[in-house]
Amino acid sequence: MDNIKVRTRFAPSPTGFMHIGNLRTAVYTYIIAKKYGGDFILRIEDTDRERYVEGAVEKIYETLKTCGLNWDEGPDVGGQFGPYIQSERMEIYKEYAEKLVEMGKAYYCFCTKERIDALHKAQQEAKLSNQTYDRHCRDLSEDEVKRLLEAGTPYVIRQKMPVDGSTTFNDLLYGDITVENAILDDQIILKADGMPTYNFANVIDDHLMGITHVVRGNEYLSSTPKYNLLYEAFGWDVPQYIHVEHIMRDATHKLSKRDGDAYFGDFVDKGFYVPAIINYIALLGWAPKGENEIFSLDELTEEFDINGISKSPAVFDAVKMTAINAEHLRRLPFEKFKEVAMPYIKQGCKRDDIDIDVLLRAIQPRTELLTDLPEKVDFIDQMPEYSTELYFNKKMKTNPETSLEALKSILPVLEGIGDWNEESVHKAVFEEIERQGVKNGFMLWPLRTALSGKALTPGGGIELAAVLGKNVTIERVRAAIEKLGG
RNA sequence: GGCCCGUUGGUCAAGAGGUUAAGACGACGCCCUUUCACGGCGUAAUCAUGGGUUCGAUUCCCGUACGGGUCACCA
Repeated sequence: MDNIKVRTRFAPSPTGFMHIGNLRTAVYTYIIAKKYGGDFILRIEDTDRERYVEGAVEKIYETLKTCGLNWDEGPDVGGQFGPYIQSERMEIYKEYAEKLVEMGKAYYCFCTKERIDALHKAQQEAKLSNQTYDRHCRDLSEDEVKRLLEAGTPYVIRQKMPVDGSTTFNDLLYGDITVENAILDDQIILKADGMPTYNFANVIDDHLMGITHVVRGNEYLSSTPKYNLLYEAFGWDVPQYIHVEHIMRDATHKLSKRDGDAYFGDFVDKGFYVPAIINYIALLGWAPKGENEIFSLDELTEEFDINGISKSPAVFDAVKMTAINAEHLRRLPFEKFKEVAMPYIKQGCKRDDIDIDVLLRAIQPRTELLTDLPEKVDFIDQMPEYSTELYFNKKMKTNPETSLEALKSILPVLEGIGDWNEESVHKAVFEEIERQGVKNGFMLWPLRTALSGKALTPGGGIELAAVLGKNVTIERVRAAIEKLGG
């Protein structure tokens, strides 16, 4: 990272929605580039026609954008190493695959799929420890290859693995990892349909695009030696690898789509605020140096340290994520919270003659999920049915009888307030509390109940009165007095 | 099964030979309070296991157990 510019890439396949584990990889990838003043590249790996999902590419763009993971080069913004969509780079892969054949590091294989399937089946039945391709075509004569090619026989190109020795690669987190070459399969690099396999296209593109740091899921750890052999065959520099562990549902299962909370969109739907989602998933598998855990993407970039990435899988915890979400919401500047919360508040409250700012201020510290909002404010439009049991409060020493008394005494006070706002209501009510020599709660518990009909409300009696306005407040206090038999 | 990787409280985790083994979420308790919440204070709870190495191992080495990954014309 000293002199060369860091270049990282996020290379998703357009096969559906954005998995949260995938998104976390994108976050780390983005952060590592930005942390060192480098570039973050987006590349679409669509070499699998079978699994291609219509609209998935757009979904990738959309998700990355809403998360603030802006790419410096990519399919839509361009860049000097394009195209950034693999299906548009077909000739490149073919050319390099053939070059590898010429160099004697790869070979044409004419085995039919049926033969390979039968081979695998036999190997499985024989319980062979090493179930790799039997290298049937590895030593075909040049003439034979030429003849089959000219006859138009379908073929794939396979990488020629060394038969002995070992290969060592370095991962920034795991250190050196060595494997015996004997266990390495002569993997296919160019498929019969002319498309490159992931492993091959990846190496070619990462090299051609000048990628310096490859950040990817742990599932690639085992195939990394093959990558390195490819780089070596071409005489290219190997990038720095950073393999990150999976996010788990529990100790033994990965987070999967069956859990209903594996995709980015699931969390947005559940009322999570996007920066909080990013914050939480970044914390799953990475720990900051200090004690603060609440970060924006920029702060995360500032704080990030590759060495802090965990080597063991992390179990996803929705409870903690919710706490992080609540904290993000609480820390939002008032205007920003208003912007974020209003759509949800409007779902539960259509009324527009209320003091919305008082409501927002009261509700902001009490909001864990944005989707909690509609239910929290639904009493504003209409008083819910409620039981007079709500007037009982042990600590405040209130009950329906004392509440009736309290409400009767406060009604004329409320009626006498001219300029209705939080401050004036507060002043008037507290003057009455003082005059009567009662506890605050003696008066305020009943008022809050009379105005909301709920056990849990966004704010106390004074705040609710301020939010609802004079007319509604008085109307509701009168209705409560009546309900209590007054 | 072969190979690779991992294992600190319920969860995320710090710690890198000598620590009272951080912190956060959660739980529980107390305080504050105009309910709930917020905020404040506090309590309980962790080094998978057996052997080494060492004056001393959570920390280093080996084995075991457990878990994960991988062995595709998927990425």
